[in-house]
Amino acid sequence: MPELPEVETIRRGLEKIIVGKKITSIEFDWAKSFPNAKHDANAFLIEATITNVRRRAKLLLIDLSTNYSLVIHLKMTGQMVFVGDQKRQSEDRRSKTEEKNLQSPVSSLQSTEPKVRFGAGHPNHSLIGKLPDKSTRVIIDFGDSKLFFNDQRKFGWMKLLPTLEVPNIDFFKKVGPEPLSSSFTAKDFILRLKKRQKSAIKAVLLDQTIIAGVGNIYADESLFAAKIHPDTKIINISDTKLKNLFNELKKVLRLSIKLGGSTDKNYVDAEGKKGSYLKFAKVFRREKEPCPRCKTTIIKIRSAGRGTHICPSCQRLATNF
DNA sequence: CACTTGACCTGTCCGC
DNA sequence: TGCGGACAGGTCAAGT
Repeated sequence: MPELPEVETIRRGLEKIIVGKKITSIEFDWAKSFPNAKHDANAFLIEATITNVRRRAKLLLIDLSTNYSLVIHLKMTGQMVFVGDQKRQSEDRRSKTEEKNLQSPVSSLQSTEPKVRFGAGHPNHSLIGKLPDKSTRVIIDFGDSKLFFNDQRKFGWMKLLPTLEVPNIDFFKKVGPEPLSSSFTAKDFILRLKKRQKSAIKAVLLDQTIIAGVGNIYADESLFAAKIHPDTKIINISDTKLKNLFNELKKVLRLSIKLGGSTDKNYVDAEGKKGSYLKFAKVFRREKEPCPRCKTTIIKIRSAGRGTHICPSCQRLATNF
């Protein structure tokens, strides 16, 4: 479920915590989670220092001093969780004289208690217990701290690629523009949507080759805000409504980033904390509740093959505008 | 070519 | 209480 705001939240967290750290070892338990680890890990991962953390669409990119990058897709249940002492790390970075950690290497099976934790009941209390747990697929060890790639459903993956080749992977060659980029205008948005005139609007919003980063949650929320039924064909939506949808989509994405993303079940940020956007969601997972605009009961339907939440009064299926 | 469905997985929830 | 089946939803591949 990590969509653009969730991946961006993780990116911001990791940027603060792991840039400047040196990888001492890597472990992984599930080959499909890290398909090319064996091949390249020793040469380009071990002893590499993290130089940058980027995001494109729903993918996370961790750049390394070896001119390789870790490309990570969290798919539905992936998590990137840092465990260790953050403060000491940033001090180390500032001093630049990288102190060699001479402590004995921590056993991979030894559980590590997250340092950043909130008590149960706190709105942002951690979902994470001791790590590793049975969803842990990859452990990136920095000697004095660790980064865990957890993925309950094993759909996610991590690949090691030369940084210069990252833009050439199939996904990046096809993926559409970033919706929050300042150079992406309402005009661009409308033109891209109109490439799929006969398709339902929700299917188009979810199509990563049209726009990057939108998934089920923000498709439902933005369509509700713009009062468009998800099954409406693009050809039947006026430019004014599409422009409005563009603005509402950006609003929803920005608000969610501000709130640390949406946690339904699995999503947590780089410190293991939940996001709180869903508390403010108007329709997503709110079937049987009253519409905040007109009090009509929100219903759950199926659109573009996904569970879809709408207000049947505010979002009527238009056959023409 | 456009669109839908199935596969990839595991955990949870519902009904019997 | 146990068990089967539906469901969750990002992306690619296969099918209609």
